[in-house]
Amino acid sequence: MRLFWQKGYHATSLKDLEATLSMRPGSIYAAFQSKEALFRATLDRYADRMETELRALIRSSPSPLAALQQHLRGLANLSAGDLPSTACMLVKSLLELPQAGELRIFVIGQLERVEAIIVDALHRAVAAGELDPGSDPDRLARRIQTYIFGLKIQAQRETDPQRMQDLCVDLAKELGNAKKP
Amino acid sequence: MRLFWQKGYHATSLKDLEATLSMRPGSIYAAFQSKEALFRATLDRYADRMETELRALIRSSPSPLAALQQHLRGLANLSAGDLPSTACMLVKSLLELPQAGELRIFVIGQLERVEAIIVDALHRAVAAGELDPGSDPDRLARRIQTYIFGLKIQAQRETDPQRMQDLCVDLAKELGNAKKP
DNA sequence: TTCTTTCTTGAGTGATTGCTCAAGTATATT
DNA sequence: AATATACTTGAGCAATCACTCAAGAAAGAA
Repeated sequence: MRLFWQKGYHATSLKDLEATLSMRPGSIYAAFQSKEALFRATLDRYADRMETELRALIRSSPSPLAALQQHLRGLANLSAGDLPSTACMLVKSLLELPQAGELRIFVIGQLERVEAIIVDALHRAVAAGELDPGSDPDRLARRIQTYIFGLKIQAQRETDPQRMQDLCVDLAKELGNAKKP
Repeated sequence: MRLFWQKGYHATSLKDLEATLSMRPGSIYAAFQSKEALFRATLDRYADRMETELRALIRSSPSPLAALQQHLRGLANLSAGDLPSTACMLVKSLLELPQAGELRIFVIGQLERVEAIIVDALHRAVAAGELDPGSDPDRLARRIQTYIFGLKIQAQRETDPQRMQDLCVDLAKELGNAKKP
């Protein structure tokens, strides 16, 4: 997963996979059926973990909206060192995969599942009286995910931690504007 | 350029280039020196056009901030049909290219040039009294570029035009909050 | 132990990758 | 018309691609 995440699907060769998995081609094809199937499995794993983390974060806070703000601010600490890539593997794949492909539909589905978690959190924010009952959770969720996409891409090129921090704080504040007055 | 923009660097083979350029390998390598050099040339062309368009848009409006808002709203009309990709070719390349690579530095440079145009527009907005003199054009420009990055990625998966429109409107409004009261 | 089943091995498959170059064709110069 | 210069051609290069499979090793069952 980390290998595909870092290098992308096309740039990852079976030689790379052999070395990383410490498996010979035969075993790889016995365990998974193809490079594409293996890639699909890693996408699944990645999305699962992302969902788990996001759900945990939201559950950890009494205020769903505050949790989402915290998540945005947390993106400031994406350093190039520890993770395979600061970019979201799903977004990377979305951009890399052919428009017509079936794998792409798979990725879009994963992104929708993540979005659904945000929508869910916002519904609870409405229930908790954090958000105006007239607000549109779906619409706001798309905006939040747009922020996340953008931030993770900025993290790919921004070297100055302070600037990244400022950016995340700015976007988190914007989200705060949605709060009930 | 359109071919690389659509398929990405790795997924574009010389066979593809031969067919699209109507040139045989020898001519391609006589005109450009390598696949990578050709790709670099297309990145340059892409960035140049992007800069030209952006500058024209900003110059066309008496209000730089309104022009940027208009640009954001205009991203709602990115349809998958006419363009090779709704995503920014620079962002696509940034995500695809290896972290250490020299090509990646090239792409980052292009993104900074585009950012500089936005910064310039914001400086003029300050001069025109649209923005508070105390505001930070660099910081705001990064936020705007983050919006653009995010929106163009959303355009890759969002099929509903109304939702895309709403999203763009929302982000344009956020930018409007920066206006001097 | 002996037999069966499961997993691993790595040389080797044909196809495709980016790329070269001697030979050929067009264009320009004299 | 004859020569020189510029551009194009496409067969073919070594390297790599994703992938296969007969043979062997390991593990489990009897």
